[in-house]
Amino acid sequence: MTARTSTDSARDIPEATVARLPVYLRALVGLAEAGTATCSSEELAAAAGVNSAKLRKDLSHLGSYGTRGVGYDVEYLRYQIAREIGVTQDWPVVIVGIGNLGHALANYSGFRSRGFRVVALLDADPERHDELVAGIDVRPFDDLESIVADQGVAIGVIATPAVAAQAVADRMVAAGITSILNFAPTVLAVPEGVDVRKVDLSIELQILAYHVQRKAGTTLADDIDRLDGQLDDEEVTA
Amino acid sequence: MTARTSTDSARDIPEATVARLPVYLRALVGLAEAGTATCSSEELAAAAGVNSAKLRKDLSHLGSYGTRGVGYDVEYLRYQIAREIGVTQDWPVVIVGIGNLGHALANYSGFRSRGFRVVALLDADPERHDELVAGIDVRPFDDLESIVADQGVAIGVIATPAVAAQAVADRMVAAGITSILNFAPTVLAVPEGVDVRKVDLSIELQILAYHVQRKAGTTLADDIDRLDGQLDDEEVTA
DNA sequence: CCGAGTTTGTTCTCCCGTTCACAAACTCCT
DNA sequence: AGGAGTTTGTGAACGGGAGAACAAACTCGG
Repeated sequence: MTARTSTDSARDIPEATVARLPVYLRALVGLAEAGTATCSSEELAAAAGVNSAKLRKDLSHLGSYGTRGVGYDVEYLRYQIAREIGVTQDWPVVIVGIGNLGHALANYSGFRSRGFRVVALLDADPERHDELVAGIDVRPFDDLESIVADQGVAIGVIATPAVAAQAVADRMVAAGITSILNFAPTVLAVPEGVDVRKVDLSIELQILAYHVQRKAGTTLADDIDRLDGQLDDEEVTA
Repeated sequence: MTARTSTDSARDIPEATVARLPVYLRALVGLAEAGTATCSSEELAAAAGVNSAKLRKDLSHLGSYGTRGVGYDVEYLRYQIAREIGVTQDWPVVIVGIGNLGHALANYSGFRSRGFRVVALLDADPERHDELVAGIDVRPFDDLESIVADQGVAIGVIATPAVAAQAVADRMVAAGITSILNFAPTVLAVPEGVDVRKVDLSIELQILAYHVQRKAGTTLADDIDRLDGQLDDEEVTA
Protein backbone atom coordinates (compact mmCIF):
# COMPACT_ATOMS: atom_id res chain seq x y z
CA MET A 1 0.00 0.00 0.00
CA THR A 2 1.26 3.45 -0.84
CA ALA A 3 1.12 5.89 2.06
CA ARG A 4 -1.06 8.88 1.22
CA THR A 5 -0.20 12.35 2.38
CA SER A 6 -2.79 15.08 2.51
CA THR A 7 -1.35 16.60 -0.67
CA ASP A 8 -1.14 13.63 -3.00
CA SER A 9 -4.82 12.82 -2.49
CA ALA A 10 -5.34 15.98 -4.54
CA ARG A 11 -3.66 14.51 -7.59
CA ASP A 12 -5.62 14.53 -10.79
CA ILE A 13 -8.22 11.92 -11.47
CA PRO A 14 -9.30 11.93 -15.14
CA GLU A 15 -12.67 13.54 -15.69
CA ALA A 16 -14.03 10.44 -17.40
CA THR A 17 -13.14 8.42 -14.33
CA VAL A 18 -14.76 10.91 -11.97
CA ALA A 19 -17.98 10.60 -13.94
CA ARG A 20 -17.99 6.84 -13.45
CA LEU A 21 -17.08 6.69 -9.76
CA PRO A 22 -20.68 7.38 -8.69
CA VAL A 23 -21.81 4.50 -10.88
CA TYR A 24 -19.37 2.16 -9.17
CA LEU A 25 -20.48 3.48 -5.81
CA ARG A 26 -24.07 2.66 -6.55
CA ALA A 27 -23.16 -0.81 -7.81
CA LEU A 28 -21.21 -1.44 -4.62
CA VAL A 29 -24.13 -0.35 -2.46
CA GLY A 30 -26.28 -2.81 -4.38
CA LEU A 31 -23.81 -5.62 -3.87
CA ALA A 32 -23.51 -4.81 -0.16
CA GLU A 33 -27.28 -4.87 0.23
CA ALA A 34 -27.34 -8.24 -1.50
CA GLY A 35 -24.95 -9.49 1.16
CA THR A 36 -21.89 -9.76 -1.07
CA ALA A 37 -18.67 -9.27 0.93
CA THR A 38 -16.15 -9.53 -1.89
CA CYS A 39 -16.29 -9.03 -5.65
CA SER A 40 -13.97 -9.30 -8.61
CA SER A 41 -13.45 -6.48 -11.10
CA GLU A 42 -15.43 -8.58 -13.56
CA GLU A 43 -18.47 -8.79 -11.28
CA LEU A 44 -18.38 -5.14 -10.32
CA ALA A 45 -17.89 -4.11 -13.93
CA ALA A 46 -20.94 -6.13 -14.94
CA ALA A 47 -23.01 -4.51 -12.19
CA ALA A 48 -21.86 -1.08 -13.30
CA GLY A 49 -22.29 -1.78 -17.00
CA VAL A 50 -18.69 -1.17 -18.03
CA ASN A 51 -15.63 -3.04 -19.26
CA SER A 52 -13.60 -4.69 -16.48
CA ALA A 53 -10.29 -3.29 -17.74
CA LYS A 54 -11.73 0.19 -17.63
CA LEU A 55 -12.99 -0.40 -14.11
CA ARG A 56 -9.59 -1.56 -12.90
CA LYS A 57 -7.84 1.39 -14.49
CA ASP A 58 -10.38 3.78 -12.97
CA LEU A 59 -9.90 2.31 -9.51
CA SER A 60 -6.13 2.36 -9.88
CA HIS A 61 -6.34 6.16 -9.92
CA LEU A 62 -7.62 6.10 -6.34
CA GLY A 63 -4.97 3.74 -5.03
CA SER A 64 -4.45 0.04 -4.69
CA TYR A 65 -7.57 -1.07 -2.90
CA GLY A 66 -7.92 -4.57 -4.30
CA THR A 67 -6.15 -7.86 -3.59
CA ARG A 68 -4.74 -9.86 -6.49
CA GLY A 69 -6.17 -13.31 -6.76
CA VAL A 70 -9.09 -12.26 -4.55
CA GLY A 71 -10.83 -9.10 -5.69
CA TYR A 72 -12.23 -6.11 -3.81
CA ASP A 73 -13.77 -5.93 -0.35
CA VAL A 74 -17.18 -4.44 -1.10
CA GLU A 75 -17.61 -2.39 2.10
CA TYR A 76 -14.06 -1.13 2.08
CA LEU A 77 -14.08 -0.09 -1.57
CA ARG A 78 -17.50 1.49 -1.15
CA TYR A 79 -16.14 3.66 1.64
CA GLN A 80 -13.00 4.62 -0.27
CA ILE A 81 -14.95 5.74 -3.33
CA ALA A 82 -17.44 7.66 -1.19
CA ARG A 83 -14.53 9.40 0.49
CA GLU A 84 -12.86 10.22 -2.81
CA ILE A 85 -16.07 11.70 -4.21
CA GLY A 86 -16.67 13.46 -0.92
CA VAL A 87 -20.04 12.02 0.02
CA THR A 88 -19.14 10.54 3.38
CA GLN A 89 -21.07 13.40 4.91
CA ASP A 90 -24.00 15.32 3.45
CA TRP A 91 -23.67 18.36 1.23
CA PRO A 92 -26.25 21.09 1.67
CA VAL A 93 -28.08 21.94 -1.56
CA VAL A 94 -30.53 24.67 -2.55
CA ILE A 95 -33.13 24.22 -5.28
CA VAL A 96 -34.39 27.29 -7.12
CA GLY A 97 -37.60 27.13 -9.12
CA ILE A 98 -40.38 25.05 -7.59
CA GLY A 99 -42.41 24.19 -10.65
CA ASN A 100 -43.17 20.66 -11.76
CA LEU A 101 -39.52 19.69 -11.96
CA GLY A 102 -38.60 21.46 -8.75
CA HIS A 103 -41.32 19.53 -6.95
CA ALA A 104 -40.00 16.26 -8.32
CA LEU A 105 -36.46 17.11 -7.31
CA ALA A 106 -37.48 18.18 -3.81
CA ASN A 107 -39.30 14.89 -3.33
CA TYR A 108 -36.53 12.76 -4.77
CA SER A 109 -35.38 10.54 -1.92
CA GLY A 110 -32.20 9.55 -3.72
CA PHE A 111 -30.55 12.84 -2.80
CA ARG A 112 -30.72 12.25 0.91
CA SER A 113 -29.46 8.70 0.71
CA ARG A 114 -26.56 9.60 -1.55
CA GLY A 115 -24.84 12.42 0.21
CA PHE A 116 -27.06 15.47 -0.23
CA ARG A 117 -29.48 17.41 1.95
CA VAL A 118 -31.93 19.89 0.47
CA VAL A 119 -31.72 22.83 2.86
CA ALA A 120 -33.94 25.26 0.99
CA LEU A 121 -36.48 25.58 -1.78
CA LEU A 122 -36.62 29.02 -3.37
CA ASP A 123 -38.99 30.59 -5.84
CA ALA A 124 -39.46 34.13 -7.08
CA ASP A 125 -43.24 33.76 -7.25
CA PRO A 126 -44.89 34.95 -3.96
CA GLU A 127 -47.83 32.65 -4.74
CA ARG A 128 -45.64 29.68 -3.92
CA HIS A 129 -44.10 30.99 -0.70
CA ASP A 130 -44.79 29.08 2.50
CA GLU A 131 -46.19 26.22 0.50
CA LEU A 132 -44.85 23.00 1.98
CA VAL A 133 -42.99 20.75 -0.47
CA ALA A 134 -41.43 17.52 0.80
CA GLY A 135 -41.59 18.89 4.33
CA ILE A 136 -39.66 22.04 3.42
CA ASP A 137 -41.39 25.35 3.00
CA VAL A 138 -40.79 27.40 -0.10
CA ARG A 139 -39.05 30.69 0.59
CA PRO A 140 -38.46 33.87 -1.44
CA PHE A 141 -35.59 33.80 -3.87
CA ASP A 142 -34.17 36.86 -2.13
CA ASP A 143 -33.35 34.68 0.88
CA LEU A 144 -30.67 32.99 -1.24
CA GLU A 145 -27.68 34.94 0.06
CA SER A 146 -28.45 34.49 3.74
CA ILE A 147 -29.18 30.77 3.36
CA VAL A 148 -26.00 30.14 1.40
CA ALA A 149 -23.96 32.04 3.98
CA ASP A 150 -25.61 30.47 7.03
CA GLN A 151 -25.57 26.88 5.84
CA GLY A 152 -22.35 26.96 3.83
CA VAL A 153 -24.06 25.89 0.65
CA ALA A 154 -21.73 25.17 -2.27
CA ILE A 155 -24.13 23.46 -4.67
CA GLY A 156 -27.19 24.98 -6.30
CA VAL A 157 -29.84 23.43 -8.54
CA ILE A 158 -31.62 25.53 -11.15
CA ALA A 159 -35.08 24.29 -12.12
CA THR A 160 -36.53 27.57 -13.37
CA PRO A 161 -37.77 28.44 -16.86
CA ALA A 162 -34.99 29.20 -19.34
CA VAL A 163 -35.44 32.97 -19.26
CA ALA A 164 -34.74 33.17 -15.52
CA ALA A 165 -31.82 30.75 -15.41
CA GLN A 166 -28.94 33.13 -16.15
CA ALA A 167 -30.10 35.67 -13.56
CA VAL A 168 -30.45 32.90 -10.96
CA ALA A 169 -26.98 31.62 -11.78
CA ASP A 170 -25.50 35.09 -11.42
CA ARG A 171 -27.06 35.51 -7.99
CA MET A 172 -25.90 32.04 -6.95
CA VAL A 173 -22.33 32.75 -7.96
CA ALA A 174 -22.38 36.13 -6.24
CA ALA A 175 -23.69 34.44 -3.09
CA GLY A 176 -20.77 32.03 -3.07
CA ILE A 177 -22.08 28.93 -4.79
CA THR A 178 -19.34 27.25 -6.84
CA SER A 179 -21.22 24.36 -8.47
CA ILE A 180 -24.47 24.46 -10.37
CA LEU A 181 -26.71 21.74 -11.70
CA ASN A 182 -28.78 23.34 -14.46
CA PHE A 183 -32.06 21.86 -15.67
CA ALA A 184 -33.07 24.94 -17.62
CA PRO A 185 -32.54 24.64 -21.38
CA THR A 186 -30.00 27.46 -21.61
CA VAL A 187 -26.27 27.81 -21.88
CA LEU A 188 -25.12 29.47 -18.68
CA ALA A 189 -22.24 31.92 -18.60
CA VAL A 190 -20.32 31.68 -15.33
CA PRO A 191 -16.92 32.91 -14.15
CA GLU A 192 -13.81 30.76 -14.17
CA GLY A 193 -13.78 28.33 -11.28
CA VAL A 194 -17.52 27.73 -11.19
CA ASP A 195 -18.66 24.29 -12.34
CA VAL A 196 -21.86 23.84 -14.28
CA ARG A 197 -23.42 20.55 -15.23
CA LYS A 198 -26.41 20.61 -17.53
CA VAL A 199 -29.29 18.17 -17.73
CA ASP A 200 -31.45 18.78 -20.76
CA LEU A 201 -34.39 16.48 -21.35
CA SER A 202 -35.15 17.57 -24.91
CA ILE A 203 -31.54 17.19 -25.96
CA GLU A 204 -31.41 13.64 -24.64
CA LEU A 205 -34.51 12.78 -26.62
CA GLN A 206 -33.17 14.46 -29.74
CA ILE A 207 -30.00 12.41 -29.55
CA LEU A 208 -32.14 9.29 -29.31
CA ALA A 209 -34.25 10.49 -32.22
CA TYR A 210 -31.18 10.81 -34.40
CA HIS A 211 -30.25 7.20 -33.74
CA VAL A 212 -33.80 5.97 -34.30
CA GLN A 213 -33.77 7.70 -37.64
CA ARG A 214 -30.42 6.12 -38.47
CA LYS A 215 -31.55 2.65 -37.46
CA ALA A 216 -34.79 2.98 -39.38
CA GLY A 217 -32.86 3.81 -42.53
CA THR A 218 -34.22 6.18 -45.11
CA THR A 219 -37.95 6.59 -44.75
CA LEU A 220 -40.42 8.23 -47.03
CA ALA A 221 -40.65 11.25 -44.79
CA ASP A 222 -36.88 11.58 -44.94
CA ASP A 223 -36.94 11.52 -48.71
CA ILE A 224 -39.48 14.31 -48.80
CA ASP A 225 -37.43 16.28 -46.30
CA ARG A 226 -34.33 15.76 -48.35
CA LEU A 227 -36.03 16.95 -51.51
CA ASP A 228 -37.20 20.04 -49.66
CA GLY A 229 -33.69 20.56 -48.45
CA GLN A 230 -32.22 20.40 -51.92
CA LEU A 231 -34.82 22.79 -53.26
CA ASP A 232 -34.02 25.21 -50.46
CA ASP A 233 -30.39 24.68 -51.19
CA GLU A 234 -30.74 25.72 -54.79
CA GLU A 235 -32.80 28.74 -53.90
CA VAL A 236 -30.19 29.93 -51.46
CA THR A 237 -27.05 29.23 -53.41
CA ALA A 238 -28.39 30.10 -56.87
CA MET B 1 -21.45 21.87 -52.92
CA THR B 2 -21.40 18.09 -52.88
CA ALA B 3 -24.51 16.42 -54.23
CA ARG B 4 -26.14 14.19 -51.64
CA THR B 5 -27.68 10.89 -52.58
CA SER B 6 -30.13 9.17 -50.28
CA THR B 7 -27.42 6.74 -49.22
CA ASP B 8 -24.55 9.02 -48.33
CA SER B 9 -26.71 10.98 -45.93
CA ALA B 10 -26.41 7.87 -43.76
CA ARG B 11 -22.67 8.30 -43.39
CA ASP B 12 -21.32 8.39 -39.89
CA ILE B 13 -21.51 11.55 -37.88
CA PRO B 14 -19.24 11.38 -34.80
CA GLU B 15 -21.14 10.74 -31.61
CA ALA B 16 -19.68 13.84 -29.98
CA THR B 17 -21.05 15.90 -32.83
CA VAL B 18 -24.49 14.29 -32.62
CA ALA B 19 -24.65 15.25 -28.96
CA ARG B 20 -23.98 18.88 -29.82
CA LEU B 21 -26.33 19.28 -32.78
CA PRO B 22 -29.37 19.78 -30.50
CA VAL B 23 -27.47 22.54 -28.72
CA TYR B 24 -26.79 24.30 -32.01
CA LEU B 25 -30.41 23.80 -33.00
CA ARG B 26 -31.60 25.51 -29.84
CA ALA B 27 -29.14 28.36 -30.30
CA LEU B 28 -30.38 28.85 -33.86
CA VAL B 29 -33.99 28.93 -32.71
CA GLY B 30 -32.99 31.60 -30.23
CA LEU B 31 -31.24 33.65 -32.90
CA ALA B 32 -34.21 33.29 -35.26
CA GLU B 33 -36.60 34.48 -32.55
CA ALA B 34 -34.32 37.46 -31.97
CA GLY B 35 -34.73 38.33 -35.63
CA THR B 36 -31.21 37.42 -36.74
CA ALA B 37 -31.12 36.30 -40.37
CA THR B 38 -27.44 35.45 -40.68
CA CYS B 39 -24.72 34.53 -38.22
CA SER B 40 -21.04 33.69 -38.30
CA SER B 41 -19.59 30.54 -36.77
CA GLU B 42 -18.17 32.75 -34.05
CA GLU B 43 -21.57 34.15 -33.08
CA LEU B 44 -23.31 30.79 -33.19
CA ALA B 45 -20.50 29.17 -31.22
CA ALA B 46 -20.82 31.83 -28.54
CA ALA B 47 -24.58 31.27 -28.32
CA ALA B 48 -24.04 27.52 -28.03
CA GLY B 49 -21.18 27.81 -25.57
CA VAL B 50 -18.55 26.07 -27.68
CA ASN B 51 -15.38 26.81 -29.61
CA SER B 52 -15.95 28.18 -33.12
CA ALA B 53 -13.50 25.73 -34.72
CA LYS B 54 -15.37 22.85 -33.14
CA LEU B 55 -18.67 24.24 -34.36
CA ARG B 56 -17.41 24.53 -37.94
CA LYS B 57 -16.04 21.03 -37.89
CA ASP B 58 -19.30 19.69 -36.50
CA LEU B 59 -21.34 21.41 -39.20
CA SER B 60 -18.96 20.22 -41.89
CA HIS B 61 -20.10 16.67 -41.14
CA LEU B 62 -23.61 17.58 -42.30
CA GLY B 63 -22.51 19.20 -45.52
CA SER B 64 -21.48 22.62 -46.69
CA TYR B 65 -24.31 24.81 -45.51
CA GLY B 66 -22.44 28.05 -44.92
CA THR B 67 -21.08 30.71 -47.25
CA ARG B 68 -17.47 31.79 -46.92
CA GLY B 69 -17.07 35.43 -46.20
CA VAL B 70 -20.72 35.62 -45.09
CA GLY B 71 -21.65 32.99 -42.51
CA TYR B 72 -24.75 30.83 -42.09
CA ASP B 73 -28.35 31.56 -42.94
CA VAL B 74 -30.08 31.03 -39.60
CA GLU B 75 -33.37 29.62 -40.89
CA TYR B 76 -31.74 27.41 -43.48
CA LEU B 77 -29.18 25.94 -41.08
CA ARG B 78 -31.85 25.46 -38.44
CA TYR B 79 -33.90 23.41 -40.86
CA GLN B 80 -30.92 21.36 -42.02
CA ILE B 81 -29.92 20.43 -38.48
CA ALA B 82 -33.51 19.61 -37.54
CA ARG B 83 -33.69 17.35 -40.57
CA GLU B 84 -30.41 15.65 -39.75
CA ILE B 85 -31.52 14.96 -36.19
CA GLY B 86 -34.91 13.92 -37.46
CA VAL B 87 -37.13 16.39 -35.63
CA THR B 88 -38.82 17.99 -38.61
CA GLN B 89 -41.89 16.04 -37.65
CA ASP B 90 -42.93 14.84 -34.18
CA TRP B 91 -41.87 11.56 -32.66
CA PRO B 92 -44.43 9.75 -30.53
CA VAL B 93 -43.16 9.01 -27.01
CA VAL B 94 -44.53 6.97 -24.12
CA ILE B 95 -43.73 7.75 -20.49
CA VAL B 96 -43.85 4.92 -17.95
CA GLY B 97 -44.03 5.70 -14.24
CA ILE B 98 -46.21 8.67 -13.31
CA GLY B 99 -44.71 9.63 -9.96
CA ASN B 100 -43.27 13.03 -9.20
CA LEU B 101 -40.82 12.89 -12.05
CA GLY B 102 -43.30 11.39 -14.49
CA HIS B 103 -45.68 14.26 -13.73
CA ALA B 104 -42.95 16.78 -14.37
CA LEU B 105 -41.99 15.14 -17.66
CA ALA B 106 -45.60 14.89 -18.83
CA ASN B 107 -46.06 18.59 -18.16
CA TYR B 108 -42.79 19.63 -19.77
CA SER B 109 -43.75 21.84 -22.68
CA GLY B 110 -40.28 21.61 -24.21
CA PHE B 111 -40.99 18.16 -25.59
CA ARG B 112 -43.83 19.29 -27.79
CA SER B 113 -41.98 22.28 -29.14
CA ARG B 114 -38.84 20.30 -29.93
CA GLY B 115 -40.04 17.39 -31.95
CA PHE B 116 -41.82 15.06 -29.52
CA ARG B 117 -45.41 14.19 -28.69
CA VAL B 118 -46.32 12.31 -25.53
CA VAL B 119 -48.89 9.80 -26.75
CA ALA B 120 -49.37 7.86 -23.51
CA LEU B 121 -48.70 7.88 -19.80
CA LEU B 122 -48.51 4.42 -18.25
CA ASP B 123 -48.35 3.25 -14.66
CA ALA B 124 -48.63 -0.15 -13.06
CA ASP B 125 -50.51 1.24 -10.05
CA PRO B 126 -54.32 1.03 -10.62
CA GLU B 127 -54.73 3.93 -8.15
CA ARG B 128 -53.29 6.23 -10.78
CA HIS B 129 -55.31 5.02 -13.76
CA ASP B 130 -57.66 7.48 -15.45
CA GLU B 131 -56.07 10.31 -13.52
CA LEU B 132 -55.60 13.21 -15.91
CA VAL B 133 -52.02 14.48 -16.20
CA ALA B 134 -51.22 17.27 -18.63
CA GLY B 135 -54.45 16.51 -20.46
CA ILE B 136 -53.53 12.86 -20.99
CA ASP B 137 -55.13 10.14 -18.91
CA VAL B 138 -52.94 7.60 -17.20
CA ARG B 139 -53.41 4.07 -18.51
CA PRO B 140 -52.39 0.61 -17.30
CA PHE B 141 -48.85 -0.48 -18.07
CA ASP B 142 -50.29 -3.54 -19.82
CA ASP B 143 -51.56 -1.28 -22.59
CA LEU B 144 -47.95 -0.71 -23.64
CA GLU B 145 -47.85 -3.22 -26.48
CA SER B 146 -51.03 -2.05 -28.18
CA ILE B 147 -50.09 1.61 -27.89
CA VAL B 148 -46.62 1.04 -29.28
CA ALA B 149 -48.01 -0.97 -32.16
CA ASP B 150 -50.89 1.42 -32.95
CA GLN B 151 -48.92 4.64 -32.76
CA GLY B 152 -45.58 3.39 -34.06
CA VAL B 153 -43.74 4.45 -30.93
CA ALA B 154 -39.96 4.05 -31.08
CA ILE B 155 -38.95 6.02 -27.99
CA GLY B 156 -39.82 5.22 -24.39
CA VAL B 157 -39.13 7.12 -21.18
CA ILE B 158 -38.69 5.25 -17.90
CA ALA B 159 -39.51 7.28 -14.79
CA THR B 160 -40.25 4.40 -12.43
CA PRO B 161 -38.47 3.41 -9.22
CA ALA B 162 -35.19 1.57 -9.76
CA VAL B 163 -36.56 -1.88 -8.97
CA ALA B 164 -39.14 -1.74 -11.74
CA ALA B 165 -36.92 -0.24 -14.42
CA GLN B 166 -35.41 -3.42 -15.89
CA ALA B 167 -38.78 -5.13 -16.21
CA VAL B 168 -40.21 -2.05 -17.90
CA ALA B 169 -37.28 -1.91 -20.27
CA ASP B 170 -37.71 -5.57 -21.18
CA ARG B 171 -41.38 -5.06 -21.98
CA MET B 172 -40.57 -1.95 -24.01
CA VAL B 173 -37.98 -3.76 -26.08
CA ALA B 174 -40.30 -6.71 -26.63
CA ALA B 175 -43.02 -4.30 -27.74
CA GLY B 176 -40.73 -2.84 -30.39
CA ILE B 177 -39.24 0.24 -28.76
CA THR B 178 -35.65 0.77 -29.87
CA SER B 179 -34.61 3.81 -27.84
CA ILE B 180 -34.99 4.38 -24.11
CA LEU B 181 -34.44 7.41 -21.94
CA ASN B 182 -33.90 6.08 -18.43
CA PHE B 183 -34.37 8.24 -15.32
CA ALA B 184 -34.27 5.31 -12.90
CA PRO B 185 -30.95 4.92 -11.08
CA THR B 186 -30.16 1.51 -12.54
CA VAL B 187 -27.96 0.09 -15.24
CA LEU B 188 -30.27 -1.37 -17.86
CA ALA B 189 -29.42 -4.49 -19.80
CA VAL B 190 -30.81 -4.34 -23.32
CA PRO B 191 -30.18 -6.29 -26.53
CA GLU B 192 -27.81 -5.13 -29.24
CA GLY B 193 -29.36 -2.42 -31.36
CA VAL B 194 -31.38 -0.79 -28.59
CA ASP B 195 -30.15 2.62 -27.47
CA VAL B 196 -30.30 3.68 -23.85
CA ARG B 197 -29.51 7.11 -22.51
CA LYS B 198 -29.42 7.59 -18.78
CA VAL B 199 -30.17 10.68 -16.74
CA ASP B 200 -29.18 10.25 -13.12
CA LEU B 201 -29.69 13.20 -10.80
CA SER B 202 -27.65 11.86 -7.89
CA ILE B 203 -24.71 11.06 -10.12
CA GLU B 204 -24.67 14.58 -11.52
CA LEU B 205 -24.61 15.99 -8.00
CA GLN B 206 -21.89 13.59 -6.91
CA ILE B 207 -19.69 14.67 -9.81
CA LEU B 208 -20.20 18.25 -8.71
CA ALA B 209 -19.44 17.30 -5.11
CA TYR B 210 -16.10 15.83 -6.15
CA HIS B 211 -15.09 19.07 -7.78
CA VAL B 212 -16.29 21.15 -4.83
CA GLN B 213 -14.15 19.04 -2.57
CA ARG B 214 -11.19 19.47 -4.90
CA LYS B 215 -11.65 23.21 -5.12
CA ALA B 216 -12.05 23.55 -1.35
CA GLY B 217 -8.78 21.72 -0.81
CA THR B 218 -8.21 19.46 2.13
CA THR B 219 -10.69 20.18 4.89
CA LEU B 220 -10.74 19.02 8.47
CA ALA B 221 -13.49 16.53 7.68
CA ASP B 222 -11.35 15.11 4.90
CA ASP B 223 -8.45 14.62 7.24
CA ILE B 224 -10.62 12.70 9.66
CA ASP B 225 -11.96 10.63 6.81
CA ARG B 226 -8.49 9.92 5.60
CA LEU B 227 -7.36 8.81 9.04
CA ASP B 228 -10.37 6.53 9.19
CA GLY B 229 -9.47 5.19 5.80
CA GLN B 230 -5.95 4.37 6.83
CA LEU B 231 -7.14 2.63 9.97
CA ASP B 232 -9.57 0.56 7.93
CA ASP B 233 -6.79 -0.14 5.52
CA GLU B 234 -4.57 -1.59 8.20
CA GLU B 235 -7.36 -3.70 9.59
CA VAL B 236 -8.09 -5.19 6.22
CA THR B 237 -4.61 -5.74 4.91
CA ALA B 238 -2.99 -6.73 8.22
C1' DC C 1 -12.02 44.06 -63.09
C1' DC C 2 -9.02 43.84 -59.05
C1' DG C 3 -7.36 43.86 -54.43
C1' DA C 4 -8.39 43.97 -49.49
C1' DG C 5 -11.04 41.98 -45.95
C1' DT C 6 -13.91 38.27 -44.06
C1' DT C 7 -15.40 33.69 -43.00
C1' DT C 8 -15.89 28.86 -44.02
C1' DG C 9 -14.16 24.09 -44.57
C1' DT C 10 -10.32 21.19 -43.86
C1' DT C 11 -5.76 19.48 -42.70
C1' DC C 12 -2.53 18.51 -39.23
C1' DT C 13 -1.04 17.76 -34.72
C1' DC C 14 -1.74 16.73 -30.00
C1' DC C 15 -4.02 14.76 -26.12
C1' DC C 16 -7.28 12.05 -23.63
C1' DG C 17 -9.57 7.84 -23.06
C1' DT C 18 -10.27 2.94 -24.20
C1' DT C 19 -8.74 -1.62 -24.74
C1' DC C 20 -5.45 -5.36 -24.96
C1' DA C 21 -2.18 -8.06 -22.89
C1' DC C 22 0.80 -9.47 -19.34
C1' DA C 23 3.70 -9.42 -15.20
C1' DA C 24 3.06 -9.30 -10.23
C1' DA C 25 0.78 -11.02 -6.35
C1' DC C 26 -2.33 -13.70 -3.96
C1' DT C 27 -4.96 -18.34 -2.73
C1' DC C 28 -5.58 -23.09 -2.60
C1' DC C 29 -4.61 -27.81 -3.13
C1' DT C 30 -1.46 -31.56 -3.00
C1' DA D 1 6.98 -26.31 0.09
C1' DG D 2 5.60 -25.86 -4.55
C1' DG D 3 2.81 -25.57 -8.53
C1' DA D 4 -1.64 -24.50 -10.65
C1' DG D 5 -5.20 -21.27 -10.92
C1' DT D 6 -7.05 -16.39 -10.18
C1' DT D 7 -7.23 -11.67 -10.23
C1' DT D 8 -5.28 -7.08 -9.85
C1' DG D 9 -2.58 -3.21 -11.56
C1' DT D 10 -0.21 -1.27 -15.42
C1' DG D 11 2.54 -0.65 -19.74
C1' DA D 12 1.68 -0.14 -24.58
C1' DA D 13 -0.97 0.23 -28.73
C1' DC D 14 -4.93 2.30 -30.73
C1' DG D 15 -8.77 5.35 -31.90
C1' DG D 16 -11.35 9.56 -31.65
C1' DG D 17 -12.00 14.14 -30.57
C1' DA D 18 -10.17 19.10 -29.72
C1' DG D 19 -7.84 22.98 -31.22
C1' DA D 20 -4.60 25.63 -34.16
C1' DA D 21 -3.70 27.15 -38.50
C1' DC D 22 -4.37 27.86 -43.24
C1' DA D 23 -6.09 27.60 -48.06
C1' DA D 24 -10.33 28.31 -50.58
C1' DA D 25 -14.20 31.09 -51.53
C1' DC D 26 -17.07 34.81 -50.97
C1' DT D 27 -18.21 40.23 -50.52
C1' DC D 28 -17.37 44.89 -51.18
C1' DG D 29 -15.38 49.17 -52.53
C1' DG D 30 -12.94 51.54 -55.95
